[in-house]
Amino acid sequence: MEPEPDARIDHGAPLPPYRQLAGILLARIRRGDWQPNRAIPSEAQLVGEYGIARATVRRAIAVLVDQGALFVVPQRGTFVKPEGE
Amino acid sequence: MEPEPDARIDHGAPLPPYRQLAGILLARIRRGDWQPNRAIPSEAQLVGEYGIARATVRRAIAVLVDQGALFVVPQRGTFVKPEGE
DNA sequence: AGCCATTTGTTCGTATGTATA
DNA sequence: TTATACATACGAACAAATGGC
Repeated sequence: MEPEPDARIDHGAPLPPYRQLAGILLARIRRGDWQPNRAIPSEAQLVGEYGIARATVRRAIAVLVDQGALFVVPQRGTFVKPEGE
Repeated sequence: MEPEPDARIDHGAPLPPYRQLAGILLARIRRGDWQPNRAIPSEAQLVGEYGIARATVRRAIAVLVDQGALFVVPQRGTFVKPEGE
């Protein structure tokens, strides 16, 4: 069973939704919701959980990939990057 | 022999293709192109017949499953749901 | 048993158009 | 005008299960 989201996207907030989601996901990674080398929920699942568009989810993921927190394997999923790699 | 499609998808129409297809398929069901508990064409066949992407076909089917007009059996096919069930 | 074609399920990649702030 | 977001669509690849041979 996947842990439940602990925060929601606020479309009225100054921070755009994609940055909000990036922050939320990073917090969940650090909290250990998903272990290193394990997949986070699929883009479609995140769309459903946070009620935002897939393009927005992808953008948030791109931020975390840039930061080295996640890596994507095409047709497989998005995974938590092990530390120091 | 399968009945031939009677309508085509119009990508320029205001109604999106997946809704157009849902309407077309529903009309064909009601007309009796396929009997209750019988399979409609496979996703791949509908892709070929209507010239649209599989994801679009699946979305149209999802609409009709939601409406209770069809039911899906994984690895077997998509079937016309008998009335009053 | 093994092989193979069929079929639905899932996932990311990419593109377009529209709307809004 | 630009940035952001949403909706929709097509593409590609693979998984898993079924059924025939």
